Amino acid sequence: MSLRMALLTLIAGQPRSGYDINREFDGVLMFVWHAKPTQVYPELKRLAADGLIREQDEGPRGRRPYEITQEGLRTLREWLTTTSADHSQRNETVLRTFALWTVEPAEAQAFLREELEYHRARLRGLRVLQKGLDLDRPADRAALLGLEAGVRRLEAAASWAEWALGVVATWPSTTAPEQDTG
Amino acid sequence: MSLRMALLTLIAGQPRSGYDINREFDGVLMFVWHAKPTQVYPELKRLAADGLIREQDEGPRGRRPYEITQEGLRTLREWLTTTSADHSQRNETVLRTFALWTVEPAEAQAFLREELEYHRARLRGLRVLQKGLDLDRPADRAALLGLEAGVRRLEAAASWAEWALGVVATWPSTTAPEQDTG
DNA sequence: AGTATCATGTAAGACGTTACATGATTAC
DNA sequence: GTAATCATGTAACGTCTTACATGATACT
Repeated sequence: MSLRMALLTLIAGQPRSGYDINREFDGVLMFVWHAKPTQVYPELKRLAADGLIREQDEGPRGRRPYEITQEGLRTLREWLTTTSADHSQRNETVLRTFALWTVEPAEAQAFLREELEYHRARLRGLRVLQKGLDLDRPADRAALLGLEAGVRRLEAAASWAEWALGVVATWPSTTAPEQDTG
Repeated sequence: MSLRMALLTLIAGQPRSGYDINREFDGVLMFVWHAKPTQVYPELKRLAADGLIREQDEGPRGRRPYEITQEGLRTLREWLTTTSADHSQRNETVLRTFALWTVEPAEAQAFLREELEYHRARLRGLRVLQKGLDLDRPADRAALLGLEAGVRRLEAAASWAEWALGVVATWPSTTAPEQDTG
């Protein structure tokens, strides 16, 4: 259900094609929502068939931009005001962290260093995007909040990885043989 | 694929039944990984059939605890050391934030207040769990890092929600009629 | 005796990914 | 002219959720 809402949110902000949306899912929105092109295109057709978005005139290179309809906007508002957010998440970095005691401290540190670099790089990207917003546009004012959530999360993740590197440095080697379990 | 790894991670830490795992997914691990009982039970059967975990003696009330095998531990280590974490995420709170300009500021604030309360409540829960860890156990040492990641993320989310409430207070009402799009 | 919790499952359908396919335009 | 990028899709398969089903034990 929320893929529909993600598409409506993007198209409500400004008219976009499937291709535009796929680029957003690979970039800015990677920490918010994501979907593959093969899921996006059929869903856009369905949204158009349901009257929540409307195809604009075909652009260059077979480009098909969509704009939101009144009913689409109404649906988006209803979702926001009458339902609660689902807070369950899947975060592979933290999942791997829970299993980190099974590998050598050196390997655990390699993993944490990789995460640290990743989060730092993303952080720089988000800050650039945030500066490019036009705060006279209502959709960009909301995007400022969304990107700020990303910035703060990435800062937290980076400082966590730094802290964790220090902690893992104090772990003993896992060379002690386990009891026979296999 | 990662559900398998989540189950292996939990069972590697200590023997657990499907019921135990479901409780973790509803509690501590909600911000890490989650799955419904209907997905967990069949996956445990498959892991056992593949020799990565092994059923222990049946406990009270038809309880079936599993323990990890040598091959399961080897598989877990290989996953950690030879593959990279997938960083794509789905976060409904931030998704909704990007659409927040479509509703009245008062409604946006109600949403942010709800998020703030939610994150604060969860934070208290995680801190209690963190204090209950036994740092002589390797699995608990890794769990300390995992829970700390959660604590820092929740702190970041709560302080973001507070900041966002202040920003939204400066937004003008959305009563201005939009151009005819439907 | 009745309710809550413990404990495990099956079947159908919705959602998401991987593999494959096609053609137009732009840059070198 | 050839490679990269733009742009949209279909089919098969795997993952996840919803609805439904069952029975044992503990608490009041």
